[in-house]
Amino acid sequence: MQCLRRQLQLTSKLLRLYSAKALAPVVLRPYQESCLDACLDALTSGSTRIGVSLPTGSGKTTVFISLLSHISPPTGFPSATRSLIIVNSVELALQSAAQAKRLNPQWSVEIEQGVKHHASGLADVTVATYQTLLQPVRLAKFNPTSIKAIIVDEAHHAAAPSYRRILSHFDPAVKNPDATFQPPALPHSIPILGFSATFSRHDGLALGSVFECIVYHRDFLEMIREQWLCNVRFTSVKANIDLSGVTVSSRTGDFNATSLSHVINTEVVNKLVVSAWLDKGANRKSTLIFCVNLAHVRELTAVFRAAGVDARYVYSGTPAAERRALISSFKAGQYPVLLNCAVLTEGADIPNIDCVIVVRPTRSRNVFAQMIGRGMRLSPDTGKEDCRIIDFVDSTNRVAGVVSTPSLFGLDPSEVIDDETIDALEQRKDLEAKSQGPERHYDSHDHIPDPNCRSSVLMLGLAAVETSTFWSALGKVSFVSNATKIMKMHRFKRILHQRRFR
DNA sequence: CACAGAAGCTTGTCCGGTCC
DNA sequence: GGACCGGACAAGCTTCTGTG
Repeated sequence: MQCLRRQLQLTSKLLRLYSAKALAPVVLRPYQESCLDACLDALTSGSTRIGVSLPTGSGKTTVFISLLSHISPPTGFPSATRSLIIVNSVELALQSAAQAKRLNPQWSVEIEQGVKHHASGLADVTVATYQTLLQPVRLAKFNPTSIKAIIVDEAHHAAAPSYRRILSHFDPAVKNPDATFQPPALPHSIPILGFSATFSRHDGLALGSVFECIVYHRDFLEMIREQWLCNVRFTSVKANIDLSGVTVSSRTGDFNATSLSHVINTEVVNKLVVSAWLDKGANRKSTLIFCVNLAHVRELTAVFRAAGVDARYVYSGTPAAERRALISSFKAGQYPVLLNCAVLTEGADIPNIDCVIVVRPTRSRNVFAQMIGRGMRLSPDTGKEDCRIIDFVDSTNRVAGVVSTPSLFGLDPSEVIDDETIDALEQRKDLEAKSQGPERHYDSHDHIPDPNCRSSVLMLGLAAVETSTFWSALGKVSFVSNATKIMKMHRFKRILHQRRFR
C-alpha cells in the first residue's frame, strides 16, 4: 500500500510537472500545491469524500480545477474520465467553467444550468447548479460509470437534503433524504471533494454525513500575513450597546436578528457608525457595511445620507437589473458606501472594497470571517493598498462568545484597537500571553461539536488554547507556522482515517 | 418517591433570499 | 410563481432540580 501510494504521488507530481511544462500557464501558489498534495494523499489513502477549507480570495477554483487534472480514472475503469462540478449559483457556474477552460484548453467544458445551458453529459468537465441537477432528467445525463470525480463548491451546503439527493446518485454512502431511494450499485467509487471558505454549518450534525474528513485548511490571517490577501488595518469602536439581553438561537448559536436589532438599530448607535466612518473611513473609496436586518439597512442608510454621504443599499428585493447596476457602479467607485444585510456575505466578488464595517455582532467566527473577508481580495488595478475593518463592541457588558476583532486575535474583548495591523495585534497577544502565563483565548466557540475530532486535535497537541471543537481549533491553527501546520494537518488526516467524522 | 417548575431540546411554521 | 435554502420564533416535549 505504501509503495502504491508513493507511486501514485510520484505519478501525480510528474503529471503536474508535465502539464505545467506542456501548457505552461498555471503556477500554483505554495499553499495551493500543499492543498493538492493533501487531497491526492487522502485519495490514494482510500478516502473518497474529503473537504478543503480555503478562505475567500485564495483561488479555490484554481485548486479544484488543477486537482481534477491530477485525478486519474479508477483502476480497471479507463472510461471514467469525466468530472462534475456542482455549484449553487449561475455566476459560480460561469466562473468555474471559464476557469476550467482557461487552465485546460484541451478539455471540453459544458454547463448544465436552467433553460440557457444544456450539457450533453459527455464533456470532460461539466459545471452544474444543484438547482438544475435536482431535476431527474438533468441528473440522469451523468452516468456514474463515466465519472472520475465530483467537486462541490460552497460545500458547507452539501449536507442539505437537496445536495444529498444529488450526491447519493454517485456514492451510496451519502444518504438520500428520501426513504424510498434505492442506493445505486456502482462499479467503482467516485471521489467527492468539497471546497468552502467556511467549512461548517450552524446545525453542525449533517456535514459528516457527506464528508469523511477535512484534509486541508488555511486561515485568512496567515494568508494576509503571507500577502496572498491584502493587508488589513483593524479598528474596534466601543459602542454603548448591551448585548447581554439579546436572545441567542438554540439552534444556530448566534444572536436572533430581531432581538439584536432592538439593541443595534438605534439612533445613537447608527449615528456612532456614521461618525466612525467619517473619522476612519471617509478617505476610503469603497466601504461595504453589514447590517442586522432590512430595517437596520434602511435606517442606517438614511443616517448616512442625512450626513451628506452618498450611501446606497441592496437587499433581496432589489430587482436584479438594479442590483447589477448598483454593484457595478460601486465597483467603479461611483459612490462610497454600500449597505446590505446578508446579500453580499457569500460569493460576492468586489475586489475594490477597501473598508468593511461590521455593525452586526455575531457569535460565529465563520460569519465574522465571511463579512471581513469581502475586503481582503487583492486589487492592484484600483490602487488598493489595504483594507480597513471597523467593528463595534459592547462597552456595557462583556457577553461571552461574541466574535470581534480583539477576540479574533485571542485578546481581551475590552481592548481598544485603533488602526492596527495583524502583526501589531499578534505582538500584543504575545505580550499579553507572556504577562499572563498560560495561553488564553477569548475566542468564541463555533457550532459544530464533534467529540471524535476534539480527541484528534488533542492527539495533535493543538489544544493548548481554550477550545471546544475541532473547527475552532482549526481557526487557531493560524497562529502556528505554516510548515508546522501542514505537517500537523497531514498527521491529523491520517488520524482521521482511523477516527472518521460522524 | 412524587410532584412542580425551570431549563434545554426538538419540531413545525413562517420569512427572507435565491434560483429555476 | 414554485421550490428550496437557512434562519427566527413559538409551542410542545423531555430532562433536570428542588421541595415536601
